[in-house]
Amino acid sequence: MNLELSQTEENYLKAIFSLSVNLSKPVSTNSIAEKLQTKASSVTDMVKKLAEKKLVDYKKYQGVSLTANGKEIAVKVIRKHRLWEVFLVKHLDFSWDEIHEIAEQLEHVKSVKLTKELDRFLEFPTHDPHGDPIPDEYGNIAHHTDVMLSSLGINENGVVLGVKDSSKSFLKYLDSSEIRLGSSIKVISKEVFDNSIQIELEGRMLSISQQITKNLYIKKQ
Amino acid sequence: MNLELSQTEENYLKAIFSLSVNLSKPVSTNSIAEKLQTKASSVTDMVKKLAEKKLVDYKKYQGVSLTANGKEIAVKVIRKHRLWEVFLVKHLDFSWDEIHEIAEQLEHVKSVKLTKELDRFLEFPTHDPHGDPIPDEYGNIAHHTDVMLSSLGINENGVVLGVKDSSKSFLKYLDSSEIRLGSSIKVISKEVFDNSIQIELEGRMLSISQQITKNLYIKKQ
DNA sequence: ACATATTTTTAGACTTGTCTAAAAATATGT
DNA sequence: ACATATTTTTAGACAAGTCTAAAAATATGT
Repeated sequence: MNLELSQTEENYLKAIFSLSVNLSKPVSTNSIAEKLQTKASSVTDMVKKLAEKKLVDYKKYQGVSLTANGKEIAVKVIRKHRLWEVFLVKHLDFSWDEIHEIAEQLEHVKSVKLTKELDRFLEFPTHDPHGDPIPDEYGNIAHHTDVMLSSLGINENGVVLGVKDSSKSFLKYLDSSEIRLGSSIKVISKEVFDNSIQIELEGRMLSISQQITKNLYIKKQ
Repeated sequence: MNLELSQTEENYLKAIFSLSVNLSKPVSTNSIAEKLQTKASSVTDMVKKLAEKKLVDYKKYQGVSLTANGKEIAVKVIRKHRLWEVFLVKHLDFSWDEIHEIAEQLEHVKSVKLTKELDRFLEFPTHDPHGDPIPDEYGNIAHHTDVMLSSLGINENGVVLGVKDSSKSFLKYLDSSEIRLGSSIKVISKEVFDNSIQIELEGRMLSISQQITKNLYIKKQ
């Protein structure tokens, strides 16, 4: 059995990890298939293979969960992904909506020293350009203590700390509205019928939909 | 037919390119197999596939050569390889004997903007840490105008500009002898029976074998 | 509880890149 | 030139990862 994992295997572990967050139950075959844009039958095959390698626990029809070992690998890949995203934005002039696809490739480069040195070079960043926490070298992840913008009351203030949805279209919308990490927001009023809100952003007034307010992590002030 | 090339396909193109340098004839199946540590039968299969994609010219039993298109791709991969090597040494504290394996992975990351921005970030380097020229964005490669150390006469001076052999063992030998790019060398004497030479290197006397003198690119002074 | 819908797994096939063993073509020596 | 050696190709097989279609298990509604 090959100890080195393929990029595909790493991607499965990452997908299972991210589906497991906020979920105490095992992850379903179908949800993995959807996440990875593949078929459930392919997932079954791969999951059997990962189970043989003791990276996941798997019982037929009962879903999948990561072992300690599998989780460790998933977190390391996520760490690399987020470090590379910081590099791309901080040093190579990429914007936050361009970096995901490239980091998906870079995250599979194998070299312990590379990750360590990249971390040092970037001055040990704690969050990626979308506000997601970067696991430390031992695999510890600071979890979001922030709230969603939608939970702010009228006249409350907050600072944007992250995005929940990091799809290209959402990020581009934020760019065009000049909403970025660190932006200060004050809630002016709320519309009851569609849950949209009026905010004051760096002196400007702005109306934003619930779709937006539910995907912005805010630190209350 | 898939337009995106696999890493394997890119590696074949790179191998054919480097075997073609200093060789006007088509490259043999066997030489490719040896270079890529694979079997001749595997090479035949792949070469047929690359020929279908018009990246190589291939006639049974007559060897392989790159088309203009194939050469362009090979050179782009080499450009990426060498840029990443510069990054690893200049910013991530790697030594020149540690970078090849990592650059072999990084060279396959696909993003035109990434290469362009990396080049700018590194301030448009012209040579990698082994002294090999970095192809420019149009694919032009400055070729070595330097000579081998073995061709220097007694009392002639030179500066080390590159290594021909970039194997780990050779690079480690050079490190331990404190021979690096930019080192000044004066030839003091030559041994006729084994072609070894005595040199003066930064004030120290050193005896080095033909194996070494034939693999160091020197600029005469 | 039981018929129906949904989810998951199995079986068999396909692609990519690899291999071994044997056949075909080319090169070499005297 | 011709027998022999070397190189290259073919044929058939295998592993990884994917797919479709059908079967098996689980979940759901009344």
